[in-house]
Amino acid sequence: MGRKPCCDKIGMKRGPWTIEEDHKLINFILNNGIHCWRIVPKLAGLLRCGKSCRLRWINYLRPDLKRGGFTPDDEDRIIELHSRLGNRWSKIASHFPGRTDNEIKNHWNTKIKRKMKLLGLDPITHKPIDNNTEQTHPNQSPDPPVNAQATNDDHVLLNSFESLFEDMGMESLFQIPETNMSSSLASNPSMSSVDESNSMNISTSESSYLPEDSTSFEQWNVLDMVDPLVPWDLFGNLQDNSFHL
DNA sequence: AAGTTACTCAACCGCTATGTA
DNA sequence: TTACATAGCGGTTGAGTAACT
Repeated sequence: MGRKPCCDKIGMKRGPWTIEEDHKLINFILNNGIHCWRIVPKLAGLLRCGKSCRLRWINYLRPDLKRGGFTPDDEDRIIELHSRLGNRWSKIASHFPGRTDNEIKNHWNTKIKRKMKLLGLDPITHKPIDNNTEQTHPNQSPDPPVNAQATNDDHVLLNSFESLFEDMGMESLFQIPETNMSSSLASNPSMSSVDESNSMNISTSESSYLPEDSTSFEQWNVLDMVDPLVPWDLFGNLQDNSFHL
């Protein structure tokens, strides 16, 4: 009995992730899937704790992530879901394929909350605030529309991913036309069991947000095509001897 | 151009739920 | 049954950047 703690803080790197770290994590997960976050940083050669790796993958590196702003329809839906579910961001995020709970939470706190206040609505109760000073013109929108913006960061990251795949000799995989992330996950039990609420199912219609002129993230279905370099089964024997922290 | 303020969002912290020895 | 590890969640922070003076 008695497992080792997930990580200690000594010697662990913190703060923003570098491209190199992203490459290591992506490379490792593409080849091995996700089985146990605790040992991911060790095997991937990262000075991060497993928790940090998990967060980075889920919130930023996951191939099915939908980037860019929320549409007014999305915002309406978030408000409606929030009125029913409260601050259960993961539940709300499960209604938005490709969106993370963190992303929705941030959007709520920075945009929607403010809009609701300007419209005289209490963001907690969703009921009108009895305060005329907070009323504003219904058509007034404090924030410019930000939907469907593909950021430069996306392209920078995408380019770096392409470089990585080229380094791995996988550039030809970018030409695979069929996209079905769910099938790729079905073939990889360790991936499909990671987080059902953040299902990595992605349909072609759902991927329509992707810029036409770039290599889209949906081509990450290479997950299905990569031969594992190191099967997870092999890690089981190593765990007790090699991963004490 | 420089300084200040406001805003965004990635990342961290701490907690709970669940699984396991 | 108990104690502990791990995954996941929600709240919060702070670095980076945009907007403003």
